[in-house]
Amino acid sequence: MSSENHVRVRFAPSPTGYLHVGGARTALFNWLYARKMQGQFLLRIEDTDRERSSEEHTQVIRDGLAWLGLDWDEDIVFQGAGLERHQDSADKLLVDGHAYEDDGAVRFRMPREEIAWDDAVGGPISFQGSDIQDWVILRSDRTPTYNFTVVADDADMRISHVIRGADHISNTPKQIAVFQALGQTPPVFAHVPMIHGQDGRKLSKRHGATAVGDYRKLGILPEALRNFLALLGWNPKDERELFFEIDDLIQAFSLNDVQRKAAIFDLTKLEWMNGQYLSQTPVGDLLPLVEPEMQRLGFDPGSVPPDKLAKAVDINRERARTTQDIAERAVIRLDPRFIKQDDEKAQKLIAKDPDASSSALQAALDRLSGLDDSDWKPDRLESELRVLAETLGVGPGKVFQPIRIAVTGTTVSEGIHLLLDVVGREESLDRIKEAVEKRR
RNA sequence: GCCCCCAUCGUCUAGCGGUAAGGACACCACUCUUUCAAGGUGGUGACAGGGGUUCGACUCCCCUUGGGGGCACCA
Repeated sequence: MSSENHVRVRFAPSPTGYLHVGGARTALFNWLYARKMQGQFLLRIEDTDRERSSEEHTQVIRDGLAWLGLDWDEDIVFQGAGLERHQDSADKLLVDGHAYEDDGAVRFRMPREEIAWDDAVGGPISFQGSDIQDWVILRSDRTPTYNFTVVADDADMRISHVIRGADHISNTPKQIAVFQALGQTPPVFAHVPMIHGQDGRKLSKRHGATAVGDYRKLGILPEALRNFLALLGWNPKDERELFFEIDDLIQAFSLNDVQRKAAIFDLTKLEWMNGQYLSQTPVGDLLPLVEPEMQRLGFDPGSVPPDKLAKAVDINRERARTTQDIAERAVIRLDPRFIKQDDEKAQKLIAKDPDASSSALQAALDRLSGLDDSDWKPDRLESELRVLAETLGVGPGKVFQPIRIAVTGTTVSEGIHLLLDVVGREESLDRIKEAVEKRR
């Protein structure tokens, strides 16, 4: 790879053992930019506190990024590994007069003049050096502090772009001053705004789901979360919102178009977007995601024939917003134990006219019992049921809705003929029979 | 307290001196349909306030207000 025009960006999550969506979005922006510029996306773990630096602390981060489809180049760099190098640079600053000893620690001497930079997101930003106190770069135990190590490492790794959260804006003048003292040109800085919760405050654990893993558990597809996160604080300047092809997103991305204002995380829109992705995803790809959800609900996907399982998943794909939704609906169709018992709308509907609904059910039962397995096909079922409604002299809904409730326990489903087809002849008849008896 | 950043529908946003202020989510209505959802159509809904600059400000400047972030021998 050529070394000119070579963009290197880095991502430096704290080893908190949890990947916040804000951090994930920052990583995504880094990644999109690096991929677009055909540079490198480098992962660095900031672990000056070496007690906490370990493989397991980075595992959640690796998993989360990999799940989102963000791959990094080169091995992960651990900040703690550079201890001696950091100490050497600090000593050099001491010799050069850019730093001085204070109570056994080494303090950096801030220049008094203005320190300014042109932020790739925020535009021109400036601080007065005189407003910033001299700060410790080496503690009295000779361990370096964060603001110093990042600079030393950025310089060492020849980082060209630092894309990070806006909470680092006020660290930037300190870091620029160190770059200058070290005789290095500072990288391009890009500060992306924070993500806030519904109450407009920093998105934190009390807002519920904040970790990438939480959304995974909620049944969100990684592609959907990635798409959503990309659009939170950035937009492609045209009216596209759905980027099913990651390359389109990479091509469209630009730091200039990143918002300067914090954005509020809107779960509803994420779910909508997830629904869009769900209906684009072939059943085959969905099954591995839905099956674990079914297991969590207490259903063994292996207990039914694969084609039946696939059908139950597929039929709900376009209606659902999360893979959890799909699992919940599919399981109702595959196992009578999951028929909804407490659906309010369903209860009300029956209560409105119990006699009519049980006689409709009885009539349906009589008529459908007459069909054998080979007749149990969507088309045939539909015509049978329509004819039935006609003979009874009632609107089709009067017949279909009680059946739907008998079979699923809810008032919501695919077309009734499709539903009966998925559930199958024997099971459907059983469920209707059961309902008839229960209401007697 | 000091420093920095920000400010268009409820939310995500377009706008870069002259627009009926556009789109998306959500919401409402209608439509489709046997129901629900999805889909389609339409609708409600915003430039924080005050001063300038200008023939003309959402757009530029200043102030106020509001929000956020930062001021460690944390990262």
